[in-house]
Amino acid sequence: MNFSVSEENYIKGIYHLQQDAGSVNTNALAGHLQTRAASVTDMLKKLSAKKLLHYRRYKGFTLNERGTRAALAIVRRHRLWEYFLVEKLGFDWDKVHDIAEELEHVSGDELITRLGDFLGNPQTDPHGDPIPDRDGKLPVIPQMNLVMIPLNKQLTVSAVSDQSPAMLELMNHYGISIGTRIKINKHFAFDGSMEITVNRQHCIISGQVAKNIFVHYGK
Amino acid sequence: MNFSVSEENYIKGIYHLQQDAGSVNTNALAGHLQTRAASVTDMLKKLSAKKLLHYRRYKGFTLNERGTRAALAIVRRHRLWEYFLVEKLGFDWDKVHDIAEELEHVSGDELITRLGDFLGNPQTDPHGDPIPDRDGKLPVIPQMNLVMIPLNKQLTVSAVSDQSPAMLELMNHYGISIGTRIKINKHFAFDGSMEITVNRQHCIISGQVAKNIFVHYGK
DNA sequence: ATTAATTTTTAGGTTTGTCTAAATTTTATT
DNA sequence: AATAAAATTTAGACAAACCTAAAAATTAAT
Repeated sequence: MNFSVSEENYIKGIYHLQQDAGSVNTNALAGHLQTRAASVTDMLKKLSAKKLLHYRRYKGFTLNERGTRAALAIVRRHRLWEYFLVEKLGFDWDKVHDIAEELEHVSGDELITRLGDFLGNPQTDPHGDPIPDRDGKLPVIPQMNLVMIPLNKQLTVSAVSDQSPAMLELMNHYGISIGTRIKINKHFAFDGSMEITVNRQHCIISGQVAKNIFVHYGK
Repeated sequence: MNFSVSEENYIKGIYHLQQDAGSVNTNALAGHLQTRAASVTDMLKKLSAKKLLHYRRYKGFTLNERGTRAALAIVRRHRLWEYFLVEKLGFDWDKVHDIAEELEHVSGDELITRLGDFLGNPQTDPHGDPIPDRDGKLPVIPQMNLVMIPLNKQLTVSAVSDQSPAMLELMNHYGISIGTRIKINKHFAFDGSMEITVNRQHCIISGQVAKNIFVHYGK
């Protein structure tokens, strides 16, 4: 099945909101897509007619199996392009989202297969988010939140959950990105802040920042 | 200035038709873009209002300076993506046009600057067509038609002017693409066909094929 | 120089995706 | 349970880009 750019944006939006909240409602999706509730209702009818989601008037809606498959294909395209933009074109990881947003709608299975092969079929994008494989299967990347990790272990940053410009600016300042090796030296119970080692340098991060950083052991 | 996908397709279409014919008329553009004359008229009004072309009702039209600059930027994007698809993703050179047609509309100057740098700012795309530089300047690639070349010189194929699938299939069959080294062994006056050497193999090409192949001396 | 043929434009309509404003349904509050 | 608030949907419009069919202008042919 082939979708318009708008349809793809709605499908992807529903997918992401579902991740956080299970089911999605009209207003939330309108907010997420920067459009109006009425427009969402219109599109829901269309996607429902195409049998991509489970929709009952005034109740919420969720992607069905077909819808989820479509969403994962779009997410795959988006994340592969993000990886390309950072690893091959040298973009900063916090600048690639909008461009990938456009590139992801370029269709053609062969393009994405070849792009994946060219990039070495990476498992995660530059933000640490998992990239679905050709069959829409998400790799399971074992990861733990920074706040629950014992001291003095060598860790690798595997994801940053808040991807707002403000957060990404902070990460850049600390020199932390996906793949960066860090070690926790000390917890401060008072405010949840902690001292960590990054690139042999000591620094303090707030509890709020720590909550958004995910890591795994070893390389 | 920022253009819609449709506007860009019209601008590019006019540019290409101008190359062959000097000025462009409504029907020719409609044919080229696979649309109807009435649609062309509509869009011409829009592009004219945006001061991209010189247009007088019932007379033809041509891109003005602004329009040409816009066209060259689009052509640059298209040809850089084609180069990427062939050189990096390993597509056959006769399969990349449609995909590049989509990719060329992804905006963002920085993307194209970085893509150009990543590719080594090539001068020609996989079909041998020149790639405009950042300022819209077209590199001059000295080249001669195969039919006017003396015998027994080492030549390099620099362009193929007919890019129909039929022609490209033929080129693939002969093992000829941009950069292929060839030598002319014999002209046959009767039908303009000629015997050439490609990859140490002798073969015969028709006069019609020869007319569409361009070469330069040396590497 | 008329008439015929071709080309181009206008007029009016369709589709996709959006919007505002009003109506409806659901949820929350008293 | 009745009413207020919030969420959702419907109704009706609009812009972009396309279409068909008819009218107008240009070019070609007799």
